[in-house]
Amino acid sequence: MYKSVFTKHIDKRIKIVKNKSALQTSYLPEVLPHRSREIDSIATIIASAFEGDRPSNILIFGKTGTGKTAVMKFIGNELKKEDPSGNTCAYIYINCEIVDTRYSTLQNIGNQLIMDFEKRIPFTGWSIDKVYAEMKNIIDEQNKVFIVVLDEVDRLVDKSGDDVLYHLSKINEDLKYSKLSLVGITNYLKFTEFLDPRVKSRLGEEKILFHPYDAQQLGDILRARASIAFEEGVLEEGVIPLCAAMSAQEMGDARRALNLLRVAAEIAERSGDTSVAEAHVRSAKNKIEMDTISETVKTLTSQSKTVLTAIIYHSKENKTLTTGDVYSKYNELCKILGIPVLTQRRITDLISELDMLGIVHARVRSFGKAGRTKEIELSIPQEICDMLADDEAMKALKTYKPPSQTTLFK
DNA sequence: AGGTATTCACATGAAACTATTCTCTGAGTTAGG
DNA sequence: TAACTCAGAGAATAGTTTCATGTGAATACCTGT
Repeated sequence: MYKSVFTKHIDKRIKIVKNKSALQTSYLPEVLPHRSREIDSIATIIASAFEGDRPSNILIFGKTGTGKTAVMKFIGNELKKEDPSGNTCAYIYINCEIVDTRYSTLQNIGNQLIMDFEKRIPFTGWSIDKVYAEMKNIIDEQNKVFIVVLDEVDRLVDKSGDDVLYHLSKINEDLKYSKLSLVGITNYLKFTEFLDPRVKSRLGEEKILFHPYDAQQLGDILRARASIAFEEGVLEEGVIPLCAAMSAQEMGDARRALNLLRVAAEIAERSGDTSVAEAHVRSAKNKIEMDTISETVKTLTSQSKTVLTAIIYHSKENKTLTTGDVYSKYNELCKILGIPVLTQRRITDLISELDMLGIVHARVRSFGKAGRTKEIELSIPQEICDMLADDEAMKALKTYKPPSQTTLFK
């Protein structure tokens, strides 16, 4: 019998995860631990939709991984349970991270309500006014209360301004039969500061703040998910508390906590262990950190990569590294790579960006008569440096041989 | 000794320039009446 | 004639350069003791 390359891995693998999807961030559990208060307060506001009134607009604040989206999706499901035929109330969810232009937002709302494929609003071609008018007609025709959830509204405002919000929050004045209320979700606490005052007051009729989970609450969430995801007794004693504690330190992000647990389980599975131990969690944390760094490094522009390479070259000799050092090395590298050389002004900014990303550590220091400059240190592990050396953009450096004595470093 | 002036090597800011992408408009095209 | 397409104008945006000004502290230079 033919065996594929996977066979031996599959056979060997001891399954300790029975339902992986429960650990995925997209998974929506049936109960949301520690969020009943938030759910309740949203529900009381939205409940008026069933009496035919327009619920107040709601603005939900909270850091990432505090369950904002999960709660709203949960509410969406509950709405459908309460009103299975969908005659009195409709729930529309829009993720503004994906749908982030004025046009696409309106188009998306409209199209979620049109069943007939032929009549759909095309994704290009119409003027915004026309899309708005069409969407308004569709909404009014259906004669019900619409709950429009705009997830990550800050993205929408960032990219396209608050026009859409202005129109959407004012749409009720134009509607004869239907009613529409908005639920904005944002993780930016100062979001409203940048809004047009009219939008601000309309949108923020009700405000709800989601606090980060503490270690204990994270533990409860993890336990709930773990009981679905894992076989009995697969997790060792301290695993969940450790995951919870680690994630609580990082702003109480439930998403990360789940991620950590999932990766730990994967590591355990791959190394053929029958249970998940604390050591697995630790290496999972390490792996996740590594992955995010390597991801950010990979997605840098080739200019930034060149600057970073210049820093790496220099950091091999351990004297303090200044902007001037980096710039001269950078100049050299640009010539070898055949890419345009940017000014020093720009390079200082690029170095600051690398600093913000946590790839290097730069601080401004005065060396007296030797001037005032940035002191730059590399803060990524060697493996990442090696990875960068293999990068497509840096390939020319590998084959490059300096024309004899040009070795700047001894 | 104590004070202040100088000096270095950039940092930091603002404005201007450029290239690219997004939006909108209006002319041309199409299809239906 | 209304609806639709699509090219090109114009606006918005991101990335960069140019120009101007600012900065912290070691060091040089005074000044009066």
